[in-house]
Amino acid sequence: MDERTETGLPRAVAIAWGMHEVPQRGPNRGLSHERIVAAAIEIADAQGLPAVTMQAVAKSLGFTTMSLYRYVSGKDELLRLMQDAALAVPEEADLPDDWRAALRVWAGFVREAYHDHPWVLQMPRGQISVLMPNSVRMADLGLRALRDLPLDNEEKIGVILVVSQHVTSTVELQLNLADEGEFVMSADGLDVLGQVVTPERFPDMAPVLRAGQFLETEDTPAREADDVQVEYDLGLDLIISGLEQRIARASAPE
Amino acid sequence: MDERTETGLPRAVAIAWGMHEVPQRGPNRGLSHERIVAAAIEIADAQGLPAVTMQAVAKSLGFTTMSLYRYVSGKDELLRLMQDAALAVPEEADLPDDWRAALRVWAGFVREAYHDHPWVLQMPRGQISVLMPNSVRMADLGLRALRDLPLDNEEKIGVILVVSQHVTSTVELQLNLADEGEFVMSADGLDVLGQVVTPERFPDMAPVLRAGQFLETEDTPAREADDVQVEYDLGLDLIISGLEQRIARASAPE
DNA sequence: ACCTGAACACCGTTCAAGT
DNA sequence: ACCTGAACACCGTTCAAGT
Repeated sequence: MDERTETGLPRAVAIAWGMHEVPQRGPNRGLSHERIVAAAIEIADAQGLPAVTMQAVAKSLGFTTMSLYRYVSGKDELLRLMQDAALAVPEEADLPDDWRAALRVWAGFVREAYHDHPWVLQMPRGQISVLMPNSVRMADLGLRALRDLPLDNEEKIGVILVVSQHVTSTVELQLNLADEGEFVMSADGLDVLGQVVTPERFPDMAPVLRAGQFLETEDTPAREADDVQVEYDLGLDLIISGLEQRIARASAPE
Repeated sequence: MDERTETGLPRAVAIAWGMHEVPQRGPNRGLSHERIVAAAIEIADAQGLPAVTMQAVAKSLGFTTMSLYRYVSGKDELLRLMQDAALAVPEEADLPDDWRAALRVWAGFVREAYHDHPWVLQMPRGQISVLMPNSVRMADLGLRALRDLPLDNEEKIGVILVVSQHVTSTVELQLNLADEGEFVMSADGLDVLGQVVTPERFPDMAPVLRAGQFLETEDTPAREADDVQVEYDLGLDLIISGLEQRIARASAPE
């Protein structure tokens, strides 16, 4: 489905790595992949993903819409490039020696990246390529955190995958809550909701909703955004302690 | 940003619960929220998310595009309804008594749902409302699996969140691999990639890539789709064993 | 009350033409 | 080689009009 270069690499991958030959002879009026992607990210940061149109990007650069097509095969490719560029990670990052601490620091990098560019969460993630530069960088750093653990590579990849997805889901939840927290539900609303979310149909969830854990009503205060921190820590704790167990078992079998 | 009913509930929530008064007097030519959403889902299943346009949905139902707007405030709302409807879960599902087994069964439900409707993964998830019917149902079932554990509700919510996100990330990975597996990378391609993904810059990731763990080349066989099963199990194992630890610690403190 | 037809603004993309 | 202008197909949405 995707455009590919002669090497078999997806075009976006080649571009992101700077491997796409830009002839560099002739008029070159100053447009480039980097500038286009940067402009697009700036728009997304400021006005959200829907504001990123080919026309808006071109205009912000002072060029016509069509000039972009010399650098980018289409909007999909631009989005792909934005997605990876947004997930920048400090290339020369130091990680603590203890793998638990290192994994937490790494998780923090991931969190920060999504936090800086929340619109990435709104993009189709079905297309994230494991071959894009920042994905590779992130993965490399994650593997480094786990370097001394007695796990094979596949397991390590699995771990950093689990961790990174946990982080993104937490950021996502945070944004959701901030979003839904924008409206205050009236007593009416809570009532109406209570009529469908009954303890009979939802014995376990009804009490939670009724407790207003997730809802801002006229009576209960808003759930603090920092509350998500609890879930963030919980997930990380579970994974790390699960990992400790696994290692203990492996090094002292039976 | 969202449209709300007088009760303060988002419109999509009210509709999904069937709480939106459909006057039901007069000509009623047979259109309904349910039919519209079902038609849209059918299109997404068959032709992918981009094929879901207001015109395509209307046409497949034999109505004009504009007729949809009597039921749905716009495309966003339709997408929201599709998203929730796609995550259907057996309402009368039985869960094993053992919480570990129950959690695994529950994870399987989530997995199945995404597997049946992979396009949900391509939708902005920043908008998933915790108030939508199937979200509530899923959460209820998840909480039921954990019912007997000595955790408070917030922790339990955290756990099912972590688990469900792990599952979706696994399905996502599976789809990514299937996608990237569509192209065979030439020896050239691997070479070119090797020039940027060097052991110097990516000491931990370069060997993994070189091992071709994620890539189908002319030499190495494709990574089996079922291979993702390893990551699926790993994550679930980690979480469950982390949970066991936490419980053991809680019931026998110090 | 429910649906239609015409119309509008906007967006992604093409193609041939300019310098 | 790099960019532009005109044009096209398509999409979401509005509004007034039909039954």
